[in-house]
Amino acid sequence: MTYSLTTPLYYVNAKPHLGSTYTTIACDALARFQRLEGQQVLFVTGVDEHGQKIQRTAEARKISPQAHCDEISREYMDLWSEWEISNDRFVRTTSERHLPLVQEFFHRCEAAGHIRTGHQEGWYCVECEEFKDDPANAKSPSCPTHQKPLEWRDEENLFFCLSKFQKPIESLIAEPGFIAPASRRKEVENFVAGGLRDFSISRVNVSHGLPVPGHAGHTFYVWFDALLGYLTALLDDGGSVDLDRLSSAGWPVSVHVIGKDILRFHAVYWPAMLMSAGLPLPKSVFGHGFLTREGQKMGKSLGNVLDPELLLERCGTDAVRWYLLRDIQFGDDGDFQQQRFVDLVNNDLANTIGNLLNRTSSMSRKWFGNGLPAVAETVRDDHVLRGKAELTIQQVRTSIPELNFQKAAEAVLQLAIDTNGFLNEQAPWSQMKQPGQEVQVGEDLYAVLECSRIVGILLQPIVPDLSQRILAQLGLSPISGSWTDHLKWGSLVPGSPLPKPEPVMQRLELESPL
RNA sequence: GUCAGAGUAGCUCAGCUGGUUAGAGCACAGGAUUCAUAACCCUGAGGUCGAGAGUUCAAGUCUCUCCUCUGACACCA
Repeated sequence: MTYSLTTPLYYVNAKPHLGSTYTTIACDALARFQRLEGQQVLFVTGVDEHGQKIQRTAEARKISPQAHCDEISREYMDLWSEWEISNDRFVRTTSERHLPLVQEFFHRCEAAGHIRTGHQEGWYCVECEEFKDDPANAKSPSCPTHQKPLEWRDEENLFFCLSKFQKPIESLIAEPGFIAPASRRKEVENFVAGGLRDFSISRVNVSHGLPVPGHAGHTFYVWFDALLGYLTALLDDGGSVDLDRLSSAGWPVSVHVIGKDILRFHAVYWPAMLMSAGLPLPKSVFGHGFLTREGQKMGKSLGNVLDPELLLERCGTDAVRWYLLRDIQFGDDGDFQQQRFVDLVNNDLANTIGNLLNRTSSMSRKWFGNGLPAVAETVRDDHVLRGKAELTIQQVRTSIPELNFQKAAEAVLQLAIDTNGFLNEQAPWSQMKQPGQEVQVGEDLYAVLECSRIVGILLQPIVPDLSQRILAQLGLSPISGSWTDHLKWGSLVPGSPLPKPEPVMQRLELESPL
C-alpha cells in the first residue's frame, strides 16, 4: 500500500515565494515521517505552466511562454533541492507526457456524457482567468482583486457538467476526514448547497495551453489540465501514460495538501472530474492556512515579502523548518515574526535540545572514559525516563499523520525539557563528589543520553539535518529505512565512545531585519 | 449584504460535555547552580477571559444583543 501525497502544482507566473515553500516543507516532513514508518511513499510536487496569464507574462518579458516556464520551473526545482525536499516526482504540465494523459481523461469524460458545448459571455479578468459577475452593461468594470480593467469576452466553450454530480459530491464532502481540517468543511458545504453549476474547461484564443481533441481552436482551461498533473506525475515511473495503470502507480493519493484558497477546486471540481472518468477519489484534502509577516499580508506592494532563498541562506533549513512547523498550527493562518523566530529557534533548538546533549555528553566523557557509562541492561530498562520517552514517541506517531506538526514538535521539545529538569534534580555533578555514587550517575547519564537519542530520531522528519547532527554527536550514523527498531528504549551501546561535543545548533543572530 | 469562524496575560495560543484561587511557551524580574552553547533549573509579576444583558446554586465555557477582525459566497494554482 503506497502512501502518496502531493503539494499543489505551483503556478509559474512568478518566482517561488515563502508560501509555496511552507507547503512543501510540511509535505516533506509528512513524507519523511511515512518513510520512517516503513511506508512506501510517493511524494509529488511540480508546477502548473499553462494559461493566458503566463502567456501574457511571457509576452511582456519578450520571451516565449515555454522559455518563461522553463526558467521559473528551474527555479522551483533548484529551490526544492536547496531545501533538501525529498520529493519523488516533479511534474510539469508542459511536459510531453502530460498532453496524452489530459486527452485520454477528456475522452473518458466526453464518453460518459459529461462534456457539452456552451456559450459564455461577460466581463473577464485575465489575471484571475475567470468571468466576473459584473452586469453586462457595465461601462468599464475592473477586477476588485487585481485593479485591472476587465475584458469583454463572448466565446464558445466546452463545459464540464458539474451539475450532474450534486448528490455524490454532497455525500463525499460529508465524509469525516475527507476535508481537513474539519473547520474548513463548512464553507465547502455551503458552496455545494448553493447548487453546483457546470464550469467551462476550454478557452479559445489562448495558444499557450493544451489543444482539446476534436475541437479545433480550443485549448484546455488551465484548471482542468493542472489538476491532471497529479496523475501524470504518478504515471511518470517509466511506464506508459495510461489511466488504467493508476491504481498500481500510487493512485488514489492519501492526501492532497493545498492552500486554503484552492480548497474548493480540490474538494469539489476535482472529485467530480475523477468520478466522471471512473477513477477513485483522493482520501483527503488538507487546506492549510496562509502566512503573514509581522501581522501584515506579504505582498509586492508592501515590499515585505520574505524570500525563501534569502531565508535559507541567512538562517538555514533547520531554523526555518522548526519555526514554521512548531509554532504554527498547520491549517490555521500563521504570522512570521522575526523576534519570535529567533527566540524559538535559540531557546528550543540551541538551548534546550542542543545544550541538553552537549552538557550530558560532556559529563559522560569526563567521568566515564570519553564514552557512555557501562550500565547493566536490567537497570537501564527500569529507568524513570523511559516512560516519558515512550509517551513522546506515541505522541509523535499519532500527531504527524494528522498533519499536526506542532503537537509533535512540542512533544519532542517537552521530552528535552523534562530531561533537563531531571538532570538538575539529580545533579550528577554534585553526586560525583560523593563517594560510591558512580553507578547511579552512570545509569542516569545513560538514560539522559538515551532520551537525547530519541529526541534526535523523532526530530528527523521535522528537521532532518539537525537530527543527523544530534545522532552524530552520539556516535551514531543516520538511520535509513524504518525507525521502529531505533525507537526502542536502550539502543545505545553502554561503554561505547562519544565524540568530542560540539554545538549541534548555533544560535541565530540577526543584526538586520530579514 | 448573507453565511461561517474568531476575539483569554506584552506576544503566540490551550482551556472537553458550565463546577475549587483562569493555564502553557516566549518576553520580563528575582533566586539557585556550575555538567553545559552567558546555557540549564526554580520562583515571581502580569488577565474585570471584546462590551452589555440573561439562564443557573455556579459561566471564559450556555442564550440574546452589540462592537471588532478573518474567511467563504463559482470558475482567484
